[in-house]
Amino acid sequence: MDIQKLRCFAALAETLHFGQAAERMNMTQPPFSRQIAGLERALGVTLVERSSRRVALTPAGERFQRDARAVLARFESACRDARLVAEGQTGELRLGFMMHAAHRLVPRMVAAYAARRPEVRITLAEATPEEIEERLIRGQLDAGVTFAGAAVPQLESLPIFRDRLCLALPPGHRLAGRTEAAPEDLRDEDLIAVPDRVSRTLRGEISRWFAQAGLVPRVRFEPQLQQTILRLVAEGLGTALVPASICDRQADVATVPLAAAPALDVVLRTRRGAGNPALAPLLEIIRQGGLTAP
Amino acid sequence: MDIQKLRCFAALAETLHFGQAAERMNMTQPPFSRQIAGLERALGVTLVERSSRRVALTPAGERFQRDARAVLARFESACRDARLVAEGQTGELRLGFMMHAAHRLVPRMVAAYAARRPEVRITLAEATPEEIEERLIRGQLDAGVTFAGAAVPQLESLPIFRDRLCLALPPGHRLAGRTEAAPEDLRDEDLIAVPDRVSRTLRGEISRWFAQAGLVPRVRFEPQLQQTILRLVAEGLGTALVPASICDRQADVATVPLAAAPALDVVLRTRRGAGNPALAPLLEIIRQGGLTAP
DNA sequence: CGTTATCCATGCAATATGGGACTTGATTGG
DNA sequence: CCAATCAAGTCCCATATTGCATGGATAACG
Repeated sequence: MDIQKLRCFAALAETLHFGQAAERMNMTQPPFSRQIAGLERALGVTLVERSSRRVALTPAGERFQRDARAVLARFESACRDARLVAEGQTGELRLGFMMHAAHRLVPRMVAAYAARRPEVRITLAEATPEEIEERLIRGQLDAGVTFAGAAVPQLESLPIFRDRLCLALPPGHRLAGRTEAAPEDLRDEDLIAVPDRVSRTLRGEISRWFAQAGLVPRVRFEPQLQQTILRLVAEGLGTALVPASICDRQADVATVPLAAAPALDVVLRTRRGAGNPALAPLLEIIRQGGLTAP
Repeated sequence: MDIQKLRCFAALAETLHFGQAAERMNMTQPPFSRQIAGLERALGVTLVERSSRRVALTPAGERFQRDARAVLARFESACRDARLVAEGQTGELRLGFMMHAAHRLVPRMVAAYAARRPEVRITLAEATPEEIEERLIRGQLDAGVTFAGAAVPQLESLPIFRDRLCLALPPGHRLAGRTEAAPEDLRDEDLIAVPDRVSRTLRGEISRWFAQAGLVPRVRFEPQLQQTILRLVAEGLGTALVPASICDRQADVATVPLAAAPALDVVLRTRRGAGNPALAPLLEIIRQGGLTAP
């Protein structure tokens, strides 16, 4: 059963004339007649009453005309949409990101992307770097904004910008106003930091920074979100090492640069090779830069 | 482009395995692979990522899977419905009828029909016999309940029952209570009758009945509906010759049989040959009789 | 009333498409 | 390193589709 038969029938139902309908289908009349006959044979139903002088649809033909139109319309639409998805003009882009990337980076990325691909529906999923990695590998995400992390053969990374850790303090803290802070300065401080399972990279950098002075950070609270950490710091519950990108415009938190500040590369991770075509414009936006400024 | 290709793709999208999908489609794997390849070539889109060890849908394939399912479902449904319409199990039956047949006959016919073909939608159209004839010929009606009328080559008729004209009188009329009335009895009466254009057959029978006594009926009022005629009679505005079938249970109208009462055959007229299959049960109901009793 | 024009169906030969059997090539797991 | 698995490639045949030419029926016209 060929789609062509449906098209032929639709043309015939409109013109009620085999010759004209055949011409519309860019074929000669004999094969056209056989297409109609073949359709009727396949259905086991007479759709058209023909005499040499009159062509009319049977009741079944009337019904089938309406339905065939609908089928054809859906089919054409399905083909068109498949092509659009393949071109990345439409479809879905599933983007995962670390919570604190939602601060400025993700909104800017999404805005720039939506301007280029208004027809692509963007699914945003907040997740920990570990979850992002898992979901990327399982193909549940198309891309993830996360820390660079360990190399995984199935994934590749595109650098977005280099974040640096800084020290966040309550406004009246004794270290506030210092031009730089070293590990020893924080020897007796209660720290607030994300737990290791939420971001191994971030927590690892914090530990390493203290380790260079032979110290072990004394972590008192372990919330999951950087935003929460800043709120706790503002309330005087402790100090924290946080990505500098999240500290701007926090009126009730003082920040101090770190000596030998650890760098954290924020990257877009994607599955190697497996390409959602809708991803391309996002990669291009990142390569063009402009997402670094706070 | 063959529907079969869509079915193959749907099967592949479910199993993600060429061999198993081919088996489900009752074919061997090589031609199945070609069907998929042909579909992709026709669309110009890669729908499936294949390696010898992994089969996965591309984003376009995911999208096309959903759409192809919908297309297939609609297509199957269209085929099924066309067959059902052809069998008369579903579809539409367009029935025209003379106004006064709505009194008892049409409701009974429709009830009996609906019991046999609950899935057929019945369109009822009140119309004059003349309109019924026109619409039947133009194929706008499938059947019409009307008077026998003149033979028309395109139409055929199935008798439903034989109606007889009777005299309708106001209750206190001088002729009320007579066992029979003759044309001479109505020599000086004002008559109420449908105009010729509404029913040539009925008006003709009335004229002929008077003519057999050399009289010409003096028609005073010409409403279009028999019901209206009875109302006018009841109010004492005249007398009328009306089909007996319409006079039962009219408390405020007296009826008197006519001498040599003209017979009016009420028939179901249909287009010759051109068969809405949904019509068959209606013909059968009429052939079985049981629609004659008042 | 015969002729002509129109229109759908059919016969025929060339071509295209679809399906099966077998084989190849690549990848994975033992 | 070998065996197993799986998709693609090759070859062949059956069927379907197409264009061209023709036939048969019907309505319009002279």
